[in-house]
Amino acid sequence: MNNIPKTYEPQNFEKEIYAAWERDKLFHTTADAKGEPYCIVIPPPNVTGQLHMGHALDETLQDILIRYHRMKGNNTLWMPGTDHAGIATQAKVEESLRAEGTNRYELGREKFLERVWQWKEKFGNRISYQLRTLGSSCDWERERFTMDKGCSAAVRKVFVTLYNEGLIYRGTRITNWCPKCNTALSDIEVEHETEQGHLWHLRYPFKDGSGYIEIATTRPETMLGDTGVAVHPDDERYKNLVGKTLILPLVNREIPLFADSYVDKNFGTGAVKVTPAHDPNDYEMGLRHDLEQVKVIENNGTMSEGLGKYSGLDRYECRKVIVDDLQAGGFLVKVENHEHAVGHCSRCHTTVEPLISKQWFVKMETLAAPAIEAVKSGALKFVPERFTKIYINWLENIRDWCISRQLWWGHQIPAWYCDDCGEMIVSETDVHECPHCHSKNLRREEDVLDTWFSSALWPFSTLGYPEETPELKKFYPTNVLVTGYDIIFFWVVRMVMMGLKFRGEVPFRHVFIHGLVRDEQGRKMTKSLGNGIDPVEVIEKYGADSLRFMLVTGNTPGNDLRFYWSKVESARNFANKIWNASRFLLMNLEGFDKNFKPTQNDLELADKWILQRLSVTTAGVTRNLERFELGEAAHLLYEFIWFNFCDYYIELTKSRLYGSDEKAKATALYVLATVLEMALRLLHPFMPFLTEVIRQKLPNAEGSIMVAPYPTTDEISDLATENVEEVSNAIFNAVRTIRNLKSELGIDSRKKAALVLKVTRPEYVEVLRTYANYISVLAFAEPITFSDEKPPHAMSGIVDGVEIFLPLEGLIDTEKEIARLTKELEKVRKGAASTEGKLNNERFLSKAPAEVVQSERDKLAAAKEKISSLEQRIKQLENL
RNA sequence: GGGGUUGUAGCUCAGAUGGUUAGAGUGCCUCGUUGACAUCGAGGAGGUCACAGAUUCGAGUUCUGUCAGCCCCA
Repeated sequence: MNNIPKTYEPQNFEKEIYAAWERDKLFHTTADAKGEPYCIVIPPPNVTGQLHMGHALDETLQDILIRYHRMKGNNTLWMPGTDHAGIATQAKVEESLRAEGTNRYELGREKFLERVWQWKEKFGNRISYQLRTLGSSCDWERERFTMDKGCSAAVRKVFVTLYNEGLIYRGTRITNWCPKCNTALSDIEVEHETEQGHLWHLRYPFKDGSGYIEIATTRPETMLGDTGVAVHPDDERYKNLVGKTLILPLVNREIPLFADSYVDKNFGTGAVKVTPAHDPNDYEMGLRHDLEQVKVIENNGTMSEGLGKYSGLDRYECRKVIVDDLQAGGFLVKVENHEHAVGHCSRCHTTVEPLISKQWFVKMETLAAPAIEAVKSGALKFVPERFTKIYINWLENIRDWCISRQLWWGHQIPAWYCDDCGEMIVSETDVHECPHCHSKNLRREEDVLDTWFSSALWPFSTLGYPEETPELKKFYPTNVLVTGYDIIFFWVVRMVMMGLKFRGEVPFRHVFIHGLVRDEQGRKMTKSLGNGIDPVEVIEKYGADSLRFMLVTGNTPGNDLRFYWSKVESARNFANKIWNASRFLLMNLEGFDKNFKPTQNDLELADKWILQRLSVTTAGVTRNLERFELGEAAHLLYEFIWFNFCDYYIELTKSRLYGSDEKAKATALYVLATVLEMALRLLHPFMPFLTEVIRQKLPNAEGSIMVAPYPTTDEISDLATENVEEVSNAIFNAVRTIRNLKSELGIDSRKKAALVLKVTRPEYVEVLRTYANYISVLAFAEPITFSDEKPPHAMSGIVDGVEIFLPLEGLIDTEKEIARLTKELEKVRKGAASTEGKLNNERFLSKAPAEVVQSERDKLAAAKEKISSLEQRIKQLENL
């Protein structure tokens, strides 16, 4: 007897199985392998990061798609890799330096970078190993890193090309600056949050002594940099004051009062101070009206030199002092509470300071247009579709992308400045001599590129670009990108733009968007809340298959999901169920003949039923996989395996397995093994380990399940020909009714009870007599007798085509039974009335499709049959 | 301010193209140790599908509005 442990213990086999897959190179493919190419590039996790629930979800979805397509026969490549994550990684290393009492400036750029590389070697790739525990079937031999040689070459080539085409430029602009990270940020790296602040009303006097104008501001400290005051051109209150000169309090600078339609008449007093150097809108106004830009706040967030007592103060300290001084000078009118949006660094949450500095930008408009078109033409599709709108809307309002970062860890911008003639050289290869004046006094640009710049090239840089490799030709465009909605702007959009620009084609045909994994209370899992759950811990306790199944069920594309331990447990229980169903088969394999295959005639009703259910399930699972409804696909498998296969089919094979009819036994074993094996293959993308370990023990399977074909209905079409659903349901309905009656009578569900059946539908007579044992087995009903008489002292139940009687002399309270049946009768009558109503409606008859009308007719007929049975039965009992 | 999204059982969520008496998981109640499984089996309670209109023979599903929550953008 072939036996396996009684409970599912994933810890016993997951690691081993993964190692075997990797050893046998089952994850690996080549460009010349056969099959239609199917490729996914992994959203590269931070190289020094570790696995969190978000990754677990992202990887699980990808692995399901990948494994499905691999089994389907595609030439399937899942391209893995990691991201250098500029700011995050640099911050970690700087932190460790701080602990040693030093910093990056003391170390110097070169030494610092050595340290980061060391750090990367030490902690890097931990995440790659963690991904393995999840079962991710990535082609690890091809693993890439955004700062490896190939990716760096791609970055250089793209940068230089864009620069030469005028799509990258260097310019002095107002940009978001994080005083803590000490670098410029792009617009989307700024998170706006509503904060409770104040609105200070200030008076700025006119130069000619004709009084004051009252302005309102949320940032009084920036007044030191004011170079104008603006009102709306249509504002009657100020119309005849426009053009006058004001004296800036505390500073005594002369500034103009001008009109600009940007100003909101209804905000504050309708007059705003204008600080072009520290506010993006003021900056624009400043350009329109040729205002001076006076920088009063430095990169580190303190007030600039030359501002007297204010110099060197932190910007918020300075705010207090300025307000005090304004009050003392009689310039402060009032302070109101005011809610407003404040920008924070998405990395460190420090309040962002808009500053004017020299940065590098990518011109977005010309790149955005094809990216919009790609979606509109259908070359690129979002799943779910609603993200299309978000994507288009963002692209249509796009602004230039600030790509320079004042960091050291990253791709250093390939630009050199000649100290002698001032020439700037942008070059793919390092430059040692000025091509203009031949000077050797060259300085390389110190800034590095935004991390997302290299990520934007990921779908083609990992496939070999700038080389025209066979992989690039074969697998680009990739098929689908799987990622969270939170990085659509950061990453997806930019990959599309770069892909279209440099490959002439979208980088992927589908973008499959998922939501966030939240905690039980629906909160985001964050470090600061400490509510994160470590997937590795979950895997150690319940197995990767359980975690995967939990993550994928009960969820639809694009929606957030909550993590519940109870859901993991439920997935584990499902795994245990499969484990034990398989155990059952393995325990009964004695005499299994590999070469035996039953014919249609050998099959019992149950065999036909389960094969047909399997066929329907196979079609449903496949259809849902194709449309990215992975949760729905998983759910179908759950229902089939548990409710159909385990709850019913296995029970119905037992008499044959334990009986002496060898042919019947062989047939049952054949169907059991066939159905289980095929179900395992259907389930494999979702629960790779369990399905592999079980299938290897089955006598009717060979090789790894990973590379076995994904099931199609064709496989069983020769046996699953007959539709036995209706008669099967009649039996199962009878079973449920009997169980129900027994329970109402307080009879132990496993205690056998005698039963009388009256078959009222002629076409069921024979089949019910043949398969009466199904009812015995499933409902613990024995003996079963067939009769046209209705035993008087009995509980009764009525289903389509069959009347069921539990004769229990002495146990039956006739009055109660009449009441119960009357209640049932009322219910059926009510249903019949509503059906009749429909059928009496001529508009329904004329407009509804024929099959709907027919099904209503059938329904009514069945109800009438039931009503008549119930009425007769009640009358019979009343006459006792 | 603009856009998106959610509202279905105590809780978490499914319900393609409108068509039986709206489902699952979990929780709860009752019962059950006889040969796959107590990580289980049988039965049960529990929903005016947020609200109001409209379209339709027919609406949880489509449309409009209202209310409430969440998210993104400005």
